[in-house]
Amino acid sequence: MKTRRTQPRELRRRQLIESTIDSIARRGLAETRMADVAAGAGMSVGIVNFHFDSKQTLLAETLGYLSDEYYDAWTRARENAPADPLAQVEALIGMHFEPRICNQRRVAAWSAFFGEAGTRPTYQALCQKFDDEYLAQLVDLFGELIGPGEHARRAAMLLLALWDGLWQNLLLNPGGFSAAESEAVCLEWLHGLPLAKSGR
Amino acid sequence: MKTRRTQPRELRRRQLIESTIDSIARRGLAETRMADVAAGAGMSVGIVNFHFDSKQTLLAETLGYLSDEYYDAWTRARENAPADPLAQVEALIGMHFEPRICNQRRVAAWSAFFGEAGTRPTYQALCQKFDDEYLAQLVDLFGELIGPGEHARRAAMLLLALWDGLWQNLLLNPGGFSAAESEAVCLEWLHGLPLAKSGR
DNA sequence: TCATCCACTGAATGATCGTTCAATCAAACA
DNA sequence: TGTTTGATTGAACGATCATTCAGTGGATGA
Repeated sequence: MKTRRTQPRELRRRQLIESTIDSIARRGLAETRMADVAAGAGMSVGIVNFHFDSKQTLLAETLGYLSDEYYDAWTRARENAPADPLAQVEALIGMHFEPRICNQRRVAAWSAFFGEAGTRPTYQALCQKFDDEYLAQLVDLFGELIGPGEHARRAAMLLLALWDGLWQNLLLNPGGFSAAESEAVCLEWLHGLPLAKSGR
Repeated sequence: MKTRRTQPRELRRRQLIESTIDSIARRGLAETRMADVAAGAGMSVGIVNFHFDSKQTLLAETLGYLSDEYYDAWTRARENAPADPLAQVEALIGMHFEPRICNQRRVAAWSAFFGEAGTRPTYQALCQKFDDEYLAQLVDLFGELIGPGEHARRAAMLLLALWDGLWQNLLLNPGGFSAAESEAVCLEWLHGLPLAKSGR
């Protein structure tokens, strides 16, 4: 059996990735050291290079981990909501501000990677991995809500940008608006849209 | 007279700051080297430490330079627009997507600093320097447009977040939505607001 | 023309950090 | 219990970079 080798390996990798997120949130991406990551996981300096090819690989896999986690949360939010398009969008808005996804550690890490993504093809690809799909899903939902066409496309674009901007704001102004207020901003916008006949 | 010393000094400092923005836009903040900045300005390696105390000082002053430039653009946009609140907001929206402010170099630099601002008090302070004022001005404008209170506050918050998010999107999806489309998204939102009696 | 003053140069320095690897340890199996 | 296998350690290494500073050059004023 390979339990001994493979199982601990995956466990360690996850621990190290979580420790990387911690370090990015506490010290920033630029100040994150291999030694910090190892110490954060309670291990010695050489461990990261044993489980990951290099620091770059570790960081890329950390971003991929966050990206997959976000994708899961998105998918599950839709699955657990009524099939009605308004309820679907409301569920997605709610998901963006629930503590499991929208917490200081996660948002700080996302923001740090975004800041470097403009000049790093690897990060850019990972950030965009599901973007087309998110956009397409929202365009469909808004098509049902306010009718298909350019308006639906713009509504989808607005909501995606709004999530990014509100997350950024939560991070930079910790004493400012709360997650609850940010969610209220999204919902107020949604409920102010000129719904087509068949809404709710 | 001190012309010889002080005048070239300020000129060099500005050249080095512009070269820093170039380097951040091309290589990223993490990959920006003192040697890159000097070479970009056509000078030798030691020059940056001659005009700035350290790399950290150079980067902080670069962010301050961007912040002041943005403040000027904001102020001038309002000055050059009719006093009417709707026209004022439209002018601010237009300013956010005109090439002088919304170009790849500037937006890439902003985004890079934002990514590090969460963990660097110096950057955070510079990013937030005028934030309270921007918010207050928008709350006033929306107070006139849709009536004062929580709704005006949320509209102001939404627009600020939207600008951030749309800029981020322009940077990460260069082949996606254009600046013109981003502006259209803002304007469409603005014109869909339930205006108070005295609008326009 | 000479002296002075600085902006500027770039080789040298030293600190920081990612990476390597020989040695150690511990779990699983015979 | 002894053996094997692979995870883990951490000291040492080497590369990269910010920073320094003794020296250069050229402009200014006498």
